[in-house]
Amino acid sequence: MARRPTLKDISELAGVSEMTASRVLRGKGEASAPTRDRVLEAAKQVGYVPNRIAGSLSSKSVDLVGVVVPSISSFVFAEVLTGLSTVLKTTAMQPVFGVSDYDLETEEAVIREMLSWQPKGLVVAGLEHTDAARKMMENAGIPIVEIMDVDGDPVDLAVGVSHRRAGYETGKAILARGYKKLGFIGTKYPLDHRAAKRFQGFQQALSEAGITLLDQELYTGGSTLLLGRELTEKLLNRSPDIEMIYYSSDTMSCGGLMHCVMNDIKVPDQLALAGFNGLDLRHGMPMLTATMNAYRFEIGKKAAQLILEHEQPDYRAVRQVVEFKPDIEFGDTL
Amino acid sequence: MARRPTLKDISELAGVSEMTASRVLRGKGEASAPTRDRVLEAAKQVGYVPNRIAGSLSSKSVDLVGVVVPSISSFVFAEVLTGLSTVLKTTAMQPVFGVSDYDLETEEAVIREMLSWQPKGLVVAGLEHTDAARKMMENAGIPIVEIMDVDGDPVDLAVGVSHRRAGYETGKAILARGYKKLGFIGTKYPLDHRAAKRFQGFQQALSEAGITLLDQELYTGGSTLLLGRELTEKLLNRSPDIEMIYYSSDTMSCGGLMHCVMNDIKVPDQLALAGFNGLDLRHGMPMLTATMNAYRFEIGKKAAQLILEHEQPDYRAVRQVVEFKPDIEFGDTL
DNA sequence: GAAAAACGACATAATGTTAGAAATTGTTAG
DNA sequence: CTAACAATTTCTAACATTATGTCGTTTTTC
Repeated sequence: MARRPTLKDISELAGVSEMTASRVLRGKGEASAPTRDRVLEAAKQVGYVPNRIAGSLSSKSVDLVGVVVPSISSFVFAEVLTGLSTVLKTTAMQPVFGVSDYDLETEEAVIREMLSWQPKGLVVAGLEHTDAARKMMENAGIPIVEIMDVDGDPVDLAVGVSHRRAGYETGKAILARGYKKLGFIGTKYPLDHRAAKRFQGFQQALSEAGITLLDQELYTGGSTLLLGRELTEKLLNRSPDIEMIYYSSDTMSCGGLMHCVMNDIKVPDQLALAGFNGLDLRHGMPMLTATMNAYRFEIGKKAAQLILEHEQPDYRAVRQVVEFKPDIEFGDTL
Repeated sequence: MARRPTLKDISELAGVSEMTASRVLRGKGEASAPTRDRVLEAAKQVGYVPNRIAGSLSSKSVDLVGVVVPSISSFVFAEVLTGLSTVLKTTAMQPVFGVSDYDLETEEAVIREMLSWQPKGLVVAGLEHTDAARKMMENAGIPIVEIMDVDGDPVDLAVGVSHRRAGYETGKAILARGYKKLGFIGTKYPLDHRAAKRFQGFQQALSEAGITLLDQELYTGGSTLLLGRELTEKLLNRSPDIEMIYYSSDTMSCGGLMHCVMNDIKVPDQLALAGFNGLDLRHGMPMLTATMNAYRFEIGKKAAQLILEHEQPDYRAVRQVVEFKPDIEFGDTL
């Protein structure tokens, strides 16, 4: 048996029409008990696996939700995907993941690929896209949910936090605690727009208080504990006066904490630390680092719910924004 | 324009047949320059996105590779997926991910769903599946790659490490260093077969040396730093004699290290630690914990390569096993 | 200058399934 | 025994695309 069995094989084996076999196997419509049994028996016997491609073409509907994220090896997006899966697995929908590698051209290609499967909805990280990608999404006729960020102009639906506000409020909280000699460690990814927005907000809080950043370290690529340790050391060597460091990620601030633990730097007395994301990792550390929850899991869930709510044949963009407003969690390091 | 534009719309707009439009857009076959331009112009004008469903049905080929893993929120699988993506993105293939949540029934459903899209290949974590899932994969007529594990009987291709051997060799190395009072901290996931195999191998090494495990702590659910800290404390309180703890995951052993750092337990003199996976996280810690690399990234890459190599119309299982043989990395904690 | 080859575009058929309409069968009441 | 009705099954026509073969034209070759 080289060829995969089709409905036709089953219908011949069971002595019914293809249509009847199709209906029995999908559990749609009525079928007499003996017919049903014969069809199911035949399907089992030949090991039938339905051809969803043909089915989708015929019924003009696909139970897929496309999801495009910059990376899967980062906790941040892994948790968003988990949130999405949690909701979708209670329905017939299936998520299909694509990875853009923080590159807008790649993202455009992935979005095109996704849309070519005619999904019921599309979830995309961020608000920044190529013009072509944006146009495709506008014309897709399905709910588009841009996640993680709300600082910008969404194509349709958006769920996320304001990173500008997050940076701003963290800055205010830090200043309110009296810290004046501040350092920053963050990505210079030209395309990690969210980290950039946090930094902008942070800077704004500082400039409103008439304070300028003492020093900063920028890096490209992923955040790791080791990098956090190393850059903290570098920054402190160069600017020993720094009282407080704001990191664009918890992974980095935990790395900074490691540096302090290893070098007997008293936290927060000698050096205070704050990060972003609300990563679980923090809870294993000797001290709980200050952070702001990015609501990753909730964003994933909400995005899935929005798609389910809005899913309908002739969909038109509704332009609704769901904003989560994170509070700063001081932990033990501020 | 409610309806999505189709080839027909383009062909009418450009004044050619659908077939010509199709060939121009796919870049297959010859077309005169003016014809090509008109078609491309028309496609751009209406914002044409090809319907991959119809295309796949017609051409009987889909450029998808199905990937089924137990979890995406774990670094272990995230890195495998990254390896897969790295290779696939150099081709026209696209990975489609499914998550089984460490449940074989769920896995069966996900595999059926995957196969119903007629992918070019399927990558599945582990060698343990329901009978039905196994049968489906045997009959799929596409390369099936079971990854991570090689201790068992693969359906077709397999890429991974021997977890039994990993546990065994770690055990031998620990004993060779003279440790006798040993503890174990690992999952009791009934379905984390790989962790169970490591433990079996570890136990075998011990029993060959006539040594019995002094004490152990088992847990369910994911591994976290905090849990590693807590269970280490619990184990040490109950059995203060323990000289060395073997953890089923690096995340947990790093948590154990955190406990030691916080309680001034000298590592490795008072307590030695070893884990598994070769996680990057280890490098940020105050000491480098002992581990064994699980070749996650390499496994992902190799799995993708195997699929690409074996992809052909009338595929029959070749039953080939690729085993990576990890060496123990002693780090500073053994 | 004629035959052969290459080119460009098209028409037809096929892919496996499902929606919707039509047909068949069975059942019940009169 | 038949009409009416419901239950079950079948038939027909999509669905949007691509493979294949064909048919005029043009270009090349001898």
